[in-house]
Amino acid sequence: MSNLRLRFPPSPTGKIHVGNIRTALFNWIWARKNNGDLVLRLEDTDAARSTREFEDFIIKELNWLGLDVDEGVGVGGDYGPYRQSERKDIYDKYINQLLEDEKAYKCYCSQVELDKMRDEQKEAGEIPHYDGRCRDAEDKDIEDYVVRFKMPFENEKIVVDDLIRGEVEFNSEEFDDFVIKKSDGMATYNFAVVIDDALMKISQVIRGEDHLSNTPKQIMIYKALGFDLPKFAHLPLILDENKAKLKKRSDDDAVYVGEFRRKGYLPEALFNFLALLGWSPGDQEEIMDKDEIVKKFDLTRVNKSGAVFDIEKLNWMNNQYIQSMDLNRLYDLSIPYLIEAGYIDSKDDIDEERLLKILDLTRDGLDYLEQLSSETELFFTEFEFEDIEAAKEEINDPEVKNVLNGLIKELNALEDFSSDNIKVVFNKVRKDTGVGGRKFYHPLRVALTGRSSGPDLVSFSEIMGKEEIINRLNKSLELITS
RNA sequence: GCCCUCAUCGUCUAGGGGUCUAGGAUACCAGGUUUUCAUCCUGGCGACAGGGGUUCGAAUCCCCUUGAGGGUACCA
Repeated sequence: MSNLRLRFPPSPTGKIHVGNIRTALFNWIWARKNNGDLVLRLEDTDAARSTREFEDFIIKELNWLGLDVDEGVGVGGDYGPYRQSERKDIYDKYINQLLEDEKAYKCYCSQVELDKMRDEQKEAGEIPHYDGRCRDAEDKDIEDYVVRFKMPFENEKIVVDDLIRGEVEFNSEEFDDFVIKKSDGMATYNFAVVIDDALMKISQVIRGEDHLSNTPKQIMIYKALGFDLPKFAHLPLILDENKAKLKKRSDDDAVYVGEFRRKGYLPEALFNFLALLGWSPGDQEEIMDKDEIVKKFDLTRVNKSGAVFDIEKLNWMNNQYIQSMDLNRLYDLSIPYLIEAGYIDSKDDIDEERLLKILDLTRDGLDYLEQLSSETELFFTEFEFEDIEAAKEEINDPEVKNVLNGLIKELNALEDFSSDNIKVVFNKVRKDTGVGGRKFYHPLRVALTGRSSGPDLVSFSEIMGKEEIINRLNKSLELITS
């Protein structure tokens, strides 16, 4: 029985993006692989920006990707509460302890005073930092104060022992007396995260590299309180196309998990893709399901350098999943997109057999399900020529005319309008007219669909039915006789 | 500014001193699949940031430079 305990602690101050959820994903994989527990904790100490709505988003996306948690918000557990906003008393207890031990102190400096201090330091060519002026201040009877953590006078080496990066050294003198309790009474992130991880018995802290530089501060708190240190693992960041860290509250919708869900990316494809961002199994396999990934995953094989999120490759991967997925599942998933496109009114208003054929025929051209709108348009809208002049030019040719007339005659004679039979007819007419290859198919495509590109014409014809196909052939012929 | 991290094809990556004239994937290009586009198949283009060491030998180890990213908040 393993006692590995991991956590995913998002802050509900924005929609969750692929960078955040990749951290959740690695934690989840590692937890599952080692039979450990994954805790979901909400870091909502930023009262001004945290909302319940964002909280719901996070849980929704986690569920969608299949990242179930063992403990925490929405699940419960023995180490709650799991929202930092509900743990204020706990933080206060430890802050008071530090205050009593004189490892922390109240600071009455105003924002104005702090700004002034930093400006002066900059002008004097110094590094801006809090100078500790309130360290020995008398306790004042005013509520407007913050609590600062006392960094040691003597420089001390602080070593972060990182599972991915090895030992990373810092000097304590590089840090000033940082705030652990804000003037609104709430603990700051760097303090709360330590208390929670320690009290929740988290054994490994797997998080983004953006937290690496703050880890020494947290280690100082662990030590001041006598807590055992967890193991750390700092993951490489996922970068945007400009190679910058993905931001919460980004202007670019494209990075949000909800946006991928909405556009019709499959959760298993996004899971697969994200797992490969910063990790590689070392073999040549790329398409892997969750079980395989869990089986092959190892924290020691995680990369150190940041990875650009490449939508092109995700598209390819999602397409692979769409091509190989169960057709009935594709059917179910496609309904909302077809309704959205206005092709069907409701779930009940469908020729099931026909739709299955359409989906099977068009699925290989789909990067994501939202493209169903354009990929299946042909089957749901009135026949019309995309470019009537170009169509005329294409069809106005004696040989093409022969082909179309021949097809009308032969197709009319078909009793069973199946793709096999249609194929036979196509071949026969090609032979009879002596028109083959693209000279045969391209004008025919225009004649049947009004467009110059689209799905396989044999299957297309079967789906559209005899009457419609004959109609279209006639219409196309009229185009050049009128 | 200071601190930390990182550095292989455009992108994701394999590679951990000789098997590397650097492998795979994606993207792109070309040809093929007696059907344009697409799918699929085959082939092609394309990288060890630079400079010093160490070594018989370095993409691999060390140092410097450069570049990129992160942190340095009463955000998380």
